Amino acid sequence: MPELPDLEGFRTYLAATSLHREIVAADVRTRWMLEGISPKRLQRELTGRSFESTHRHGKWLFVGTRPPGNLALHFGMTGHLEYYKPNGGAPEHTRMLLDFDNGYRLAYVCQRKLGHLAWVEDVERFCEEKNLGPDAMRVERKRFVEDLGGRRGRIKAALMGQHVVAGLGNVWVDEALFQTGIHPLATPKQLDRQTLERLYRVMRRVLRVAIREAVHGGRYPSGYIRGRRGEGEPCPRCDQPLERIKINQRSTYFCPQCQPE
DNA sequence: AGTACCACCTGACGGC
DNA sequence: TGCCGTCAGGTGGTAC
Repeated sequence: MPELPDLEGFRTYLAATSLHREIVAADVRTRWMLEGISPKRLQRELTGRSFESTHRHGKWLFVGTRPPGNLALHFGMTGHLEYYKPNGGAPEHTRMLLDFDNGYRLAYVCQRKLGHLAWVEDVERFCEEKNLGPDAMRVERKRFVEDLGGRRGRIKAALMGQHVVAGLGNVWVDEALFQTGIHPLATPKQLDRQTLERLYRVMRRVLRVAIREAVHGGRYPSGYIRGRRGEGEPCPRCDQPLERIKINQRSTYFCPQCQPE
């Protein structure tokens, strides 16, 4: 379930493996995961170029090229990258395959075709058109508190949408709310400024921890509910059974004791 | 400006 | 064995 931390993992992975090498062949094997470009044209754009830089905004990864351009990758729910020395076929569910001039390959794998690929000239404009808010790790506290405070719906729905901040998904919204002690059905209006500021700090701390895990491997702190997504699992803080409800059709786990309404 | 519901897609799992 | 419903969950469209 790629959310912001996983994307940060993909970004560093690509940066560590695939920069400054000419792309000698591009094989785009899907048509309708592409946004505004045909497979043929994307292949033509990529072939002969090299990746030079990486940038992440929310759950989008942008790879800057020479000559200038950007490959934009979204990973849906099941996407990832695989860099490898070919000795036969490509990984199962490979949707795009790039051959570099050193004999290595980069595969964009996406089992459920919920990801997207695009060719982007202007990254900032692309994010604006998608209505993406500031990245959750770069948003300023003031803006976060004000934008979130102005929402009328449930706080979980507001954080799940990518408009207030971009990058949070189902799992890390639940974690941030749990660690802050906020009930997922609460409305931002019910929360005072201090609580929203606390949520801001906790969200960033949680994401930092998750990024460390996604990039370097490691474990989540034992106090996290991340690994306990199951109804009735004990709360890591108070041992009460966790509850599951649906918010915007999404399974939401929380502790009724630690996150009172 | 919200929410509900549906769709995209694939695979795992439980019930019968 | 196999058929069926449900779930996983990011995103976008439509109807209310």
